[in-house]
Amino acid sequence: MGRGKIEIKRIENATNRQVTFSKRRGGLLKKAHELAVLCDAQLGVIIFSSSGKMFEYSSPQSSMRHIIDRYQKVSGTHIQEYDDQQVYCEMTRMKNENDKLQASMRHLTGEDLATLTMGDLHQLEQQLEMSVNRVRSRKNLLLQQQLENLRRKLAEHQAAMEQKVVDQPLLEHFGGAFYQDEQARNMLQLSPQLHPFRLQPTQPNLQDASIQRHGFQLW
Amino acid sequence: MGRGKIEIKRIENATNRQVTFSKRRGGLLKKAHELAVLCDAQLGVIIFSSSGKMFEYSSPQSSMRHIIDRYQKVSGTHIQEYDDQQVYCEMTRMKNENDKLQASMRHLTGEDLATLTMGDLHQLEQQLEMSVNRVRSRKNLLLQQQLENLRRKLAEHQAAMEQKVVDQPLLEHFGGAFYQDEQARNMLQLSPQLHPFRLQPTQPNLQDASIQRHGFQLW
DNA sequence: AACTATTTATAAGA
DNA sequence: TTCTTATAAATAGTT
Repeated sequence: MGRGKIEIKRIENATNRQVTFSKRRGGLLKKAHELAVLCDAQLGVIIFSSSGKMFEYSSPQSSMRHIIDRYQKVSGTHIQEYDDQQVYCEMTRMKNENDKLQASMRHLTGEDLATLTMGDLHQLEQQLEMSVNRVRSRKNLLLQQQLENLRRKLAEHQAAMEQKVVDQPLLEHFGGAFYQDEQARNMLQLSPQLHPFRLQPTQPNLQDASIQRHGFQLW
Repeated sequence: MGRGKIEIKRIENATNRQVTFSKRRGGLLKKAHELAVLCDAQLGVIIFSSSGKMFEYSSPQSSMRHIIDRYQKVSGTHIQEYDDQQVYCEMTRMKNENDKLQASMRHLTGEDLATLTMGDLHQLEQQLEMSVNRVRSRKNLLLQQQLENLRRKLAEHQAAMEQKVVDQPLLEHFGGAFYQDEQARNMLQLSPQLHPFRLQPTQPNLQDASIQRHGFQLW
């Protein structure tokens, strides 16, 4: 129910996921309330976001504790300590996965090559060459798009000049779009870009404390 | 959302109330599931109809017991809750870090460039070029070392031949070391290496289930 | 249970 | 984050 249909699977983009969580959490709690009131039902909803924040709803005239107690009576489950063993397993697994990712990353950044064999190095070189090629292709695509943009604007401008032979300043006609095309021109000359590069511009917390604590740094 | 708008208050007609309960219950549980999946949240829903029937939902990978238990720890009905909260925090932090690493990795392998700006691409290209250069340097170093090894062995051999003019088989004198130097010769001719490359030869389970589950794959 | 006219939720974009 | 808006989804009343 939005501008497009979405598949029900984990949203990979973290920002997007957070926004959707916020919206849908509100929707869910509202509907829970409506159900409770309209149908005189007793209900409780507990939500933990992936970042660990908790949200809850419990129907009027009943506390969450009430609902949980009733649940346990009906289902026969009694609260025990949740399985510490399981949690530690999961922790260990994640830590492991993390270590591996970081090691792979160091290889891709050429930081930790001492443990690799000649064969490993050979394949790594090929992978990196492929990556560079992909990046260059993407850059070219962007440049072409920006060029095309420029051409279209120029054509429009010329058409405008022919139609109304009016004394109108160029920049005013082009509006704000001109600046972007200036950028495109500069790109063509391969002037060194000074934008600070972040691997994930949409997730500005890449270099937060937790990562630095693990000694990981890309640049 | 229907033929007419309704006020959110108890539906007096019992039949009507039951029908609406049934419809909206389904809707609520569906939305609960979507929220859990889309946003990677942990959540539980408990519903008692006015006639006393119970319905429940709990997000994948977590039982209602876990959720209730966690709820009680957060809401402060337990004593040893503090440690467990910390554990959850740590888990969440790691999950996050993992997501970021995987995204960075996809950039370094050139798989997910659509979100990057021209400036990002430029810096990424430079990083990759630096990586390739490092890998090549390392390869060269290894080759030189192996060559040096070869030279030294040959010199030793000649010295041995001059000292004891004995009829001793060549291979026996060199022992197992010879095979290694054969490899070095092949390297010099840049024959294609067919060793299956692993980013972490010391941790052969790089591509284990836990990583594949996250949809991550390097090659 | 089905069917729809409407209302509501929300995805994407600003 | 908050607002807007086009669309998808839910559902109230009906058959």
